[in-house]
Amino acid sequence: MVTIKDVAKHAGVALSTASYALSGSDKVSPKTRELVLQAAKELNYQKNGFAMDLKRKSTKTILLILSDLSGPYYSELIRGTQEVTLSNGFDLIACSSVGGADSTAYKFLQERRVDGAIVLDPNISEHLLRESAREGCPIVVMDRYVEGDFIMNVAADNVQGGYEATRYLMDQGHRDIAWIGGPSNSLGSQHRKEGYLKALQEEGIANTKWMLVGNFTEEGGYHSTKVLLMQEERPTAIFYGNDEMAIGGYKALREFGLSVPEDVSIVGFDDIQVAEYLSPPLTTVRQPKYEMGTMAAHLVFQAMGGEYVNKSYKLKIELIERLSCQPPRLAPNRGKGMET
Amino acid sequence: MVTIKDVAKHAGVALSTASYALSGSDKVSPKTRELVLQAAKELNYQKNGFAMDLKRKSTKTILLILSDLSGPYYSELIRGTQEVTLSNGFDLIACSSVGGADSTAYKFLQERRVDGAIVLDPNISEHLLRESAREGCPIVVMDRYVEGDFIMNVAADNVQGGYEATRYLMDQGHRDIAWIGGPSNSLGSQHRKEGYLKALQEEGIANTKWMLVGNFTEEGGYHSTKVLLMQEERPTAIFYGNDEMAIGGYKALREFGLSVPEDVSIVGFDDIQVAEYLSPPLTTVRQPKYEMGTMAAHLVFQAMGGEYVNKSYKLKIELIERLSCQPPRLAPNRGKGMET
DNA sequence: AAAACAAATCGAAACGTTTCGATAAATTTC
DNA sequence: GAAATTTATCGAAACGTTTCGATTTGTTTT
Repeated sequence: MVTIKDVAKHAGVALSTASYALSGSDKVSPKTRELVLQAAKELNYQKNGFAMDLKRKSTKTILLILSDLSGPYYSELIRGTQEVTLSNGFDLIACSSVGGADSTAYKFLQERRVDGAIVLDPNISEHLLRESAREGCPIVVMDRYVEGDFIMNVAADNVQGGYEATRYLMDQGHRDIAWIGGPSNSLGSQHRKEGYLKALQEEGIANTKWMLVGNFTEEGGYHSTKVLLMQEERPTAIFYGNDEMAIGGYKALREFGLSVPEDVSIVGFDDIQVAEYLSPPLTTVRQPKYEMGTMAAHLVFQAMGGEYVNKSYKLKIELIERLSCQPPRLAPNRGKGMET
Repeated sequence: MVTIKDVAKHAGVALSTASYALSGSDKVSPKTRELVLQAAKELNYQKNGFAMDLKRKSTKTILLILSDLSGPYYSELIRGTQEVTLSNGFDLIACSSVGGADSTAYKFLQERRVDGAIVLDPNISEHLLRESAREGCPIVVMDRYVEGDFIMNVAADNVQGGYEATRYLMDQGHRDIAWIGGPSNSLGSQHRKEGYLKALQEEGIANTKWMLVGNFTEEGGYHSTKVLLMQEERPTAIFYGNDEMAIGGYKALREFGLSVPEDVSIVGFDDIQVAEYLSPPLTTVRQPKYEMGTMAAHLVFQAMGGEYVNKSYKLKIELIERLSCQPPRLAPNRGKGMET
């Protein structure tokens, strides 16, 4: 392993001089700089980044923690954080919490391998977050709420999103609107439901019979929808906690011989990529992912710089109107049990 | 910043003893171990990972380089590498080459911050790869071919894929098959085209008039398809270099009043997530992404262990039959110019 | 109770950098 | 051409760990 020491020796200068030369300091004369650079090239010298970080007491990298590195969900959000990070001269690396306490996320947070983190992952414990966040490593947590020093929160305004989606359906005349939510540990899902209930209450509707939970997967949406459809009375519209579940819903409805939007209107949440390719294209609610990403990154840098920053941010959400909704039929929908 | 030194002092033991205690060595008595752990907790001690790596001369992490962290393309592949990496007790971090020579990818490779790398990115120069690959850091390059010590290659057998897709169309009776390929710097696209031509040649078809290039985007596919359709004579089938372009093709065909598969059969490449949700669902060619991922990771570990490994691997590809193809009409397709 | 041995603890070197303060060399000033 | 000043180079300490070999402490054996 060739180190700076070898380079120095090979160039016939002191180790410190080699260091200056390699880092482009002007303390060194042009000709020795050349000498050192030449030596480095000949020996194929590669600096050891850790040693540098150790001495410098800074890593210039920030960590993005995702619950699943391979998820398609994050695309725009990542792009946002990446752009900001890069333009601040920092590096961005991503990892996941797969593996629990042995996961890469834990290791990198606990071992102070980064100067900041953006967490988009419900699996990282609050304890770890509070333990790891410090002056030299502010943390932004997305889509959940965690209090602590050097911890900030960024989320979409899920309550508003839930409210607007429901309102949209009600404006079309729907009154029997079902909710199929995500897992109860998802704060986002809870908030969406809250918005949903708020909208219903405004019209004096107290709906309890059409509220189910899925698990944010297509499979879960499929099953919950089936359960829903087997009930005596059917809703005229279904609002899903996310798009994946809505996809499952499409499938279940098809199996029941019901068509979207003629028989049942559907609204999803997230606006994932496939949403616009479904038939019919899915009306859904879009979170401002890109903006969330840039905002998170900016917050990290501000906190690093010691600037005062608000602890918690909520970003506005937008309804994407496609073709999965229409006004309900006049007659109420009556269930007839399973048809398959 | 509290270091192990502080912990040792607080516990009233030597620094080295503290180190042993913290790393769970049995050289230390149970009661002092307890003492040290207690002190560490009280001071909220967090070990400095770099210092450790520096001393240990190993990082136990491998790097996954993607051309774009936010791309949906990699999902399965990432899952594969992640599983293998984790089960070997290593960590996986991902980064992108956005930013060129200042990118995170460059920094991490050049500064020896990892013990191995998997590269899925055409933008990383061969030079950098050869420079960075070494005994302590083997590199697996995917979907391209790079020679060098400690560099291995894993790719899907694109020639075979191109061949089978074309063969499939020909077996249905198609003879006028167009090719809309990706950018010419993509080795994969070249290979697919090679397979396509091979299949055609077997039947003695020398097709030159229906070969176009897109840029692997929906937009590119859309435009190339338009160009294709404006020609005098039209093919009965189109084979796209990837699925995104096929999506653009669907759109262009619709605008020309042509329907899939009645008027034109279509085959894509990649089997991205949306493919099955298109209407009609897209017949396409699936690369064994997951297997490619696990294989890449395994190779890295084998090379680390000093085991001899073949330099280059090709994995078989699979045709996914959906509904975008059918036998051609008897009469040849005649173009009538633009209709919009 | 002294000798022999094992167990627990310690001190110090090392990993590969950066950077400060000191020295040596080159340049300017009088 | 000696003194003062600038410029270039150097040596050494520091960053926070791990780990080797040495020392101390405690336990067993004779």
